[in-house]
Amino acid sequence: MSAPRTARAIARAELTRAILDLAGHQLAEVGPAALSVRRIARELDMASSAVYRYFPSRDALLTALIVEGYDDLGGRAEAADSAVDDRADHAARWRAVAHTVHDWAREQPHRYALLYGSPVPGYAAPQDTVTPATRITGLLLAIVRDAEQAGVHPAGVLPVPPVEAAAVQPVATMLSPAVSDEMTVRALTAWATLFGHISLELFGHMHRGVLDYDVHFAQVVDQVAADLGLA
Amino acid sequence: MSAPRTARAIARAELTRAILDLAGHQLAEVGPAALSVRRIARELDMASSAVYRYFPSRDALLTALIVEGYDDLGGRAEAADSAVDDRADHAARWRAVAHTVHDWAREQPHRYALLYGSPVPGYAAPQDTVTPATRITGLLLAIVRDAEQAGVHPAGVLPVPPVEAAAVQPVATMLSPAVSDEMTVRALTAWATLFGHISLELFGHMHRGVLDYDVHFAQVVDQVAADLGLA
DNA sequence: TGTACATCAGTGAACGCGCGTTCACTGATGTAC
DNA sequence: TGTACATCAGTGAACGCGCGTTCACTGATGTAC
Repeated sequence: MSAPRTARAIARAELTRAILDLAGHQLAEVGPAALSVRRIARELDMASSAVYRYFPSRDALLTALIVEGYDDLGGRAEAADSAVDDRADHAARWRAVAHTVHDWAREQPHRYALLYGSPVPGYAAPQDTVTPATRITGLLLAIVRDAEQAGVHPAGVLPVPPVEAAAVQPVATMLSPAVSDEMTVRALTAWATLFGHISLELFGHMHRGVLDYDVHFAQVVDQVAADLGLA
Repeated sequence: MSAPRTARAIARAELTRAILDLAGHQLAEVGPAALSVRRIARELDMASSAVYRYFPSRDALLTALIVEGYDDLGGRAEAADSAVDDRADHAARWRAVAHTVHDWAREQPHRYALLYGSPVPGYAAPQDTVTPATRITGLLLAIVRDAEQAGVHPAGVLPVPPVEAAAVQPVATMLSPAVSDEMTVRALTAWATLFGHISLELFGHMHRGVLDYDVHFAQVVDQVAADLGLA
């Protein structure tokens, strides 16, 4: 995205942003299924047909929101990881990333739900959303890979039979050098625990069951760090 | 639910069922946000207003679907647990329940999404859904409690500070005798891992990352059993 | 067992509303010479 | 620098569609005596 030069290009960039922002607000209010092109146009004081100069369809608008969401989350998580000075303190890096995801999800629960909640019915995510989606998972895997390179072994890990090693092979070999099968399984489990916990919390399943979400989340993140063998 | 006596009561029970079944099918096709009273009526060849003799509103219909979902899942999981002859084989019981939840979710992904996916915007779950929802969690906790009563200790568990013990107190004391704080944290983590894994799988986040969902799920379930100290 | 009355299921019209997308068109901005 | 032409943003009407809920009403079923 180079700096726009002409007045037209500037106006276009601004309106595109305004549309995306309004769409984001609508997401919070009515959910992705009820995202309305006409309502966005109304709030911008323009004809509904004008929005089609910026996004060819409602689905394209949704796609843009999803891509932006993954990128925002991924970027923030990467920044949190980078902010850990001692790169060898893998537990601290895991904690930083996990808490960043948690914070982000609580700040924009609708956005989180768009990415990690139920798929929007009738909407098929195009290829464009795949790469941004792998950003956060790649980061988690990188921390675990760094730890393993530093000699860390996961704790209490079960032996991984060949059939399972084959099943998780794409993840294990996503980075190079590759991650061991045992660590890959532990990492995938950690991934499920992290997002599972956040989803259960955000979607209301801990209501009246857990009294202090932050305290409990921190405990779970620490426990998972221990299981990964970090720190 | 006692057996209906009059013709009217029989007809009412049957139509109520038919409405719920059609609503279930619609859920699969268009999602909960687009669940349409009018369409259900159309498919039953009746006036849309007639549906209101059975459910006072669209939200009430959604509530009934949710309650039914939790009960169906809970009942199936309980049956799977009961089918394990050796009641002291807690690992087998955990595995049975976990795989039952997984199977159920894959058979009716829309139903699973209704319960564990994003909340339906504009819909506030009434009190009626709370008790059925605790059925599956209570069952998981019961297995862990039985294990602990039999002398099992969770593996590699971190010490639980008082502030965390207080945070999870409702869960720890849900059953009597109560579950230890350490085991409670492990159980909550297992819960997050189980549902997190299923959600990530069902909602498409493992696409191209994990090649054999069943093999990998089994591995994760076994790993969590080991972490819980079972087997 | 028969009758009178109350209950309930289902109708059809209506209220008021919103949606995504297309299309021919106007007028402003940008570009090539 | 000025002009001719091409590009693009935005309009407003239209197509065809669907929704939840209410209400006065008819006719069938159930109940009390």
